[in-house]
Amino acid sequence: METTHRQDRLSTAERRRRELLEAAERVVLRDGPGASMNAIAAEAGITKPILYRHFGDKGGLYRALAVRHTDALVDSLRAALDAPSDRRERVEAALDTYLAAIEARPQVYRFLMHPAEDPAEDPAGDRGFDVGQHSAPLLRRLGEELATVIAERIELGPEGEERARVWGHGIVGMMHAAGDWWLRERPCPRERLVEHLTDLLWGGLVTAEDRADGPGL
Amino acid sequence: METTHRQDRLSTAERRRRELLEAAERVVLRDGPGASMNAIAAEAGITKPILYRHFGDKGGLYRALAVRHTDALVDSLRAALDAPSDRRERVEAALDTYLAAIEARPQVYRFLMHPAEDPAEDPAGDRGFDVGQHSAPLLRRLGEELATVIAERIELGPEGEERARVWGHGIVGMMHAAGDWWLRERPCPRERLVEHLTDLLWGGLVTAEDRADGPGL
DNA sequence: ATCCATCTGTTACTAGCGGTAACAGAAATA
DNA sequence: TATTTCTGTTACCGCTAGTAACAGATGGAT
Repeated sequence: METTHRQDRLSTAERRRRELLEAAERVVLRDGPGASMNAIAAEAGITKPILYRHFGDKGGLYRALAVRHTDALVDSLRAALDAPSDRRERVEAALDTYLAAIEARPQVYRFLMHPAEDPAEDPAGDRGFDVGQHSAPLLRRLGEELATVIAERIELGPEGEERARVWGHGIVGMMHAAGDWWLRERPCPRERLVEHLTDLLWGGLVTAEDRADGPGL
Repeated sequence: METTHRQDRLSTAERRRRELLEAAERVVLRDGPGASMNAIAAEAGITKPILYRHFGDKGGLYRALAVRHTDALVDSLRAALDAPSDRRERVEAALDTYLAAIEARPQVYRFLMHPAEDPAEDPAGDRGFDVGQHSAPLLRRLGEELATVIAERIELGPEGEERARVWGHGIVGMMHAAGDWWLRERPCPRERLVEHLTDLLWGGLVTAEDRADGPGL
């Protein structure tokens, strides 16, 4: 039967694809973002051309990996924003969700965001899993998602759409940059970072006083 | 005389270095961030080993290029924050300065921030000017600079230092992500982007009303 | 049974990359 | 004049992403 045949083909192909993705993930978690296609193929117990037949190129493999994690993260964030509490608590929950995610799996985060770590750590070659600025797709997607949530739920008057998108991308960028810095330096516990960021979003810059000395801001 | 000799040596070496940097900049502006060491050497009219004698490795050449631009940008931002006006106007000026800079020289900006563009645009090889996530150094530096300005000028109570650093990195991240998105999509004139971002920092999230429909935020 | 198409997998290669060793000539020093 | 030092080259290494070409297996159609 043709349909059965087709279905079997697709099924085995998909199972293969899953295996390859899992192997790739293992290698990326072990070797960092500089994992090479050769290494991934070896880990999967096959050779390069198969990898290329399944994913086209290195970027395709990356994207397949990234989509999984990004989907999971987006789901968590949506859940946090759907919690039954007031606005500030929801924002705190969303920030905390993101930060908890990158704290829990920093290797995954680094892979998604940072093509290659410190160049000094990878002297043999940074020509690894670069694939053209990964972070942009992930960050842009998060920004767009947040923008739609904002536009759906908050009344922003005329140009509200535009405003929502600016805010979405801006807030995501704030979260990302602060999280990146915090993950590197770990200057304080997570809840305090969340608090500081929420305060900033809640108009901290307006209410704070100038220092007595200094030129003021 | 020995001193003269030394001085001449240093002088010629430094002039050479400048020439090489300018050649590198030309190539980067022409070929995008994927410029190769070979191409840069060719543009400078010499061969690779000379490049490596001057800059050590690709990362060294990148850093030399990046420091120039970053210095200039930091100076502009400091100037904007020193203007004699109220706080909101200063923040607007700083945002506008940054956005005007990336608008005026987007290639430079992309080079500083994005190791390789869309992978599909660079099929021949993305193993170009990656050098381990450029953006981090630049963004981290901007974040730290802003943090010190905030800490110097605003009274933030206990843990003010920590708060200032979180805010510094957060605001820089917001500016960067929003600017990156805006530069790609150009959905509105610059001044309106500045206005939206300032509104966000000025507590826009607090004062906005829930929409009548929808679950609210 | 046989032919044909298709899928899976391999080996062996290309072109280009970052980076370096080894050498050749010029210039200043002794 | 002999020697060091600087500038520059050619020719290479090991690595990468990506591909062409081929070798069996599998399964339906005649």
